Amino acid sequence: MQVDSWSPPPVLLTVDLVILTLREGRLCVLLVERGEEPFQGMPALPGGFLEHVGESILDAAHRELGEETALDAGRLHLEQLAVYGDAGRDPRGRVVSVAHLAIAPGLPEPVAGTDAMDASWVPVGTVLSGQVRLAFDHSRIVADGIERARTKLEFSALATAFCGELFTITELQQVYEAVWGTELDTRNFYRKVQAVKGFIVPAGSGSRATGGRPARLFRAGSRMVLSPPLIRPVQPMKEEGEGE
Amino acid sequence: MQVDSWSPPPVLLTVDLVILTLREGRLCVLLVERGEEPFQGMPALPGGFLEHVGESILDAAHRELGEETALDAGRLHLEQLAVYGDAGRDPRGRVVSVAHLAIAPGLPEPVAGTDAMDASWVPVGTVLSGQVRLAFDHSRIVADGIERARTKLEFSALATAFCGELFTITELQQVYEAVWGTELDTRNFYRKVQAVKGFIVPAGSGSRATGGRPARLFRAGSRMVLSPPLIRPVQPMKEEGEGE
DNA sequence: GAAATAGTGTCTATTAGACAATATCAT
DNA sequence: ATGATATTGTCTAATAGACACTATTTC
Repeated sequence: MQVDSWSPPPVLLTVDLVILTLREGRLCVLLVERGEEPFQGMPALPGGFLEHVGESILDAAHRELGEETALDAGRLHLEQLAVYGDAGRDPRGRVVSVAHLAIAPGLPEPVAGTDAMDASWVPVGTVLSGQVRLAFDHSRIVADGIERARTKLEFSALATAFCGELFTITELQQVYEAVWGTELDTRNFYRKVQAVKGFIVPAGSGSRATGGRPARLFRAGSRMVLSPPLIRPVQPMKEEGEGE
Repeated sequence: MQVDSWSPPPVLLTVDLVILTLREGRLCVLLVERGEEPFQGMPALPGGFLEHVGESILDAAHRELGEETALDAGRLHLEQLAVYGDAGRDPRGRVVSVAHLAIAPGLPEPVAGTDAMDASWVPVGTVLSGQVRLAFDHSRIVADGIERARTKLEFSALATAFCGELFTITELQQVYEAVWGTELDTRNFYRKVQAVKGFIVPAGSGSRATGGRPARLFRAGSRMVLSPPLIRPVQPMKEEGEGE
């Protein structure tokens, strides 16, 4: 199977971003309108090709993230999601996309003044339900990214990435409720998050008024792995009789 | 930032496999000895370049898996692990590797008669401890793969992939113990695995004698997600005092 | 019978969830 | 005071872990 003169087919590598944030209590994903073929005019994930030989994939992801969010990309959560490389996913040829998941605290406007003028925050429900169709296989990538976020909320401190540097426990709860699409008991949530040592730590002095008793402020702790985890409430499922 | 004449730098795509199995109660990974430069003579993960334009990444992984294990690749567990694409990881140029995690039931001999003559099963401890150095960044990939397997054992039915089609609960327990590197209470394990509906289902008639009371046989059920999960025992950690 | 492995039962400390009660603010 | 939100406390059912016990085989 080894041929001396054979050389492997090169591919083009892109980096795509599933950037999630909370806006008005809803989980939203950042989409851009494609300015060129293929799929011109359709919504798509922000992303692009590697800029030069030698640019690392992570660097490229950071670069794109900075371009789209106009935030200090260093402070945002960014992780690799998966690779999408089926032949035929891109009509231009063999294009392999390394998808990333990014989490941002609620950003004021649908992206300020950067490259992506046509960017907008879209509630994830409209993508998951198929109500909005995305270019390429980006609908699937979004679904995978959301599922990843939902799972990581259980076992990691990812939720704090949706919040600003300082946040209240109620705000943190809203993150969980929005991402999971469930309601949680405020009082039990309170105890649970504080029972995980190093998840959130009191931010000394501050407090935040909201019309009732002012809430204490916290910041993210150093622990990334939650133990015990915050298990996502499950709609109880029927037993699965499986024949003998 | 858009230049019309600009075109993205192509990269070479490889598929690498972390193939795990159990041999004599120990978790082992399949390594091959590199026959050519770079890193000639060093152990490395099995893998290779895409064979032709149009071959999907998953297909390539299946192909490599079949070549190395000489088993019906369709029955083996195979999933994408991560992408490793740092510049400089491969002296031949810009080579991006899509690493996969594969799980195989205990294979008789260090690989029968296929491409990989120099393949051998190596206990993971020798890799994790740095005792054996691998080519490229493969040591890190192995570590990532093992960590993935350890985590997935908790929340998915992955453990059954280490077993043959029929297995006893004790065999399943040995999978958990080997992968996690812990000891588990046989009796509690018994109840727990059977409490997860659809994880394992009785295989009707059979039983297996081992010198004591014959064990009943089970096969993998259809449920892939374990709820409740089998939480890996943790060495209790100290509280993490963090500022104010 | 003894030795070995498989499988069941039971007890207890811990935990998760429901929800009552109290605290602290704005008006 | 009233309304609103934050925070603490308590009760209870379910669970996880420890471990005694019974069952079924080989020798």
